[in-house]
Amino acid sequence: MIDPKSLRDDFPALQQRLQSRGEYDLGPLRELDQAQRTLEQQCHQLQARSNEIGRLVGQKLKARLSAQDPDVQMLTQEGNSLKIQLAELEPRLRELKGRLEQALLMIPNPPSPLTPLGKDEGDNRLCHTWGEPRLPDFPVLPHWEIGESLGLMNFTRATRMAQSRFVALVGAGAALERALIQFMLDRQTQAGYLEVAPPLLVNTQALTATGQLPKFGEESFRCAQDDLWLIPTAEVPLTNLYSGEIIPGGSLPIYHCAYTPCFRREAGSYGRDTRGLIRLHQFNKIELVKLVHPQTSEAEHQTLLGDAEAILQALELPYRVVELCTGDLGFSACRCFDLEVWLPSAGNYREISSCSNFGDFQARRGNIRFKEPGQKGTQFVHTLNGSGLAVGRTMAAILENYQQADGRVKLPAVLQPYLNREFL
RNA sequence: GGAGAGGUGGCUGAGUGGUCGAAAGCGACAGAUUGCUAAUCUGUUGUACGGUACGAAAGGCCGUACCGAGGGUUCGAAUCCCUCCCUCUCCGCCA
Repeated sequence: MIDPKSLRDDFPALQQRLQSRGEYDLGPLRELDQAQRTLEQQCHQLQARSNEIGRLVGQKLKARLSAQDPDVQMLTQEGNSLKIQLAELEPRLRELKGRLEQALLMIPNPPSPLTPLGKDEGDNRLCHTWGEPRLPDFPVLPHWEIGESLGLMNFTRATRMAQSRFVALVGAGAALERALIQFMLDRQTQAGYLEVAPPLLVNTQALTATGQLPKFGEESFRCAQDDLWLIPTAEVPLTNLYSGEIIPGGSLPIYHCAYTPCFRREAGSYGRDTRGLIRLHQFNKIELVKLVHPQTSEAEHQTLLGDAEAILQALELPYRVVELCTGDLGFSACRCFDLEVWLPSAGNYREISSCSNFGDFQARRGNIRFKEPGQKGTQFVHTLNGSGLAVGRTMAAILENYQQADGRVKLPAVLQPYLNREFL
């Protein structure tokens, strides 16, 4: 959520930063904020007098005046008239407040000044590449063909019991997934992230805090009967671990990692990536989340990116880093780097991790604050997160990059100890 | 699912209609003091929003809201009434 004060103090700058994402007219919002505050002041004044009357009546009754005393009568009458006025104003105030709140929740995060300006994907900035894209001299198979021919995965049966965009991993396929999870968690906990096994179902408030709601409800699976949602990413439970809390300043920064399945409805992506592990309704991911002091969030973002990159490097998978431009930025992010892994069958790079800085955007929505020791007041933390990494896409990248002329797949050296074998 | 208990400030816990934002204790912070790894004494100690003829500023002052959430009764609600949520205990079921 944006700072409502910036609507008043910093309006032109705010408007301009938001417009770098696309079209946003904040004018109506500013008027709403103005109207709300005027009305609120009116109510406060009436309430103040009403409180005073309450106090006076109390004093008089204590001084053994009877309730029928003219003084008391006059006060209670005034109190009654105030009550009538408030009964009219308060519902209007509540309504305005609700509308303002809803409108604020729909405003995306203004991009960081560091984010390159641009309209869409085409304007993203290539930061650097790592490793040499492989193009073997034998016919390259897509990972789902490799996977099915080696008996690692089965799409037909998974689809029969569930829906399209589901997979059942089998035998060494399931073991490889598990090994990757273990490997990634080992690395990230060594890098200083405290592992959490969070709830996979969360409430509406949690999804609102991280920004998936109210705008993107159709992207998540909802259990209507209990008003709970399947998490689309562990970002949601990890960030919400501290919602509503005031963290002692000395406890920052906080680093968490988690392995969780993620669930996405993929509404609106019909026909895209219909085969393979790239776009499933259920997939596994290791997520990294940081809660940090605002002054350090830029530096923390870079090290977070490095922690995600380290996994690809350890697996010796070629990749590149792309910084998203203002027009391509996710709703909640103010700055974002994507890691894209080389996929030989596509002859292209494919997103495997997204490392975002959210500034105080999520912290405001989730009310996550910290208090500097010795200082008055509280501040919102900055939140960051990144995939470290998406497991299914990593598996796809391994199968394709490590396929051999004889149809087998050689395992990356760091994974061999986890699976006790060299080839799949 | 059945029966019961309960949700108060960082924590424990008092408070059943009238200056209660809330006693007390603990903790924390600041100062004082004692020759001893700590004790004692004193003081301070929630959050948010708004206003401001104060202040260079930090801040001060004024107001409003918050005792699980939302309604209601009343001149006045932590306290009474209604609805909802959550937690705990016992029983049942169950990985």
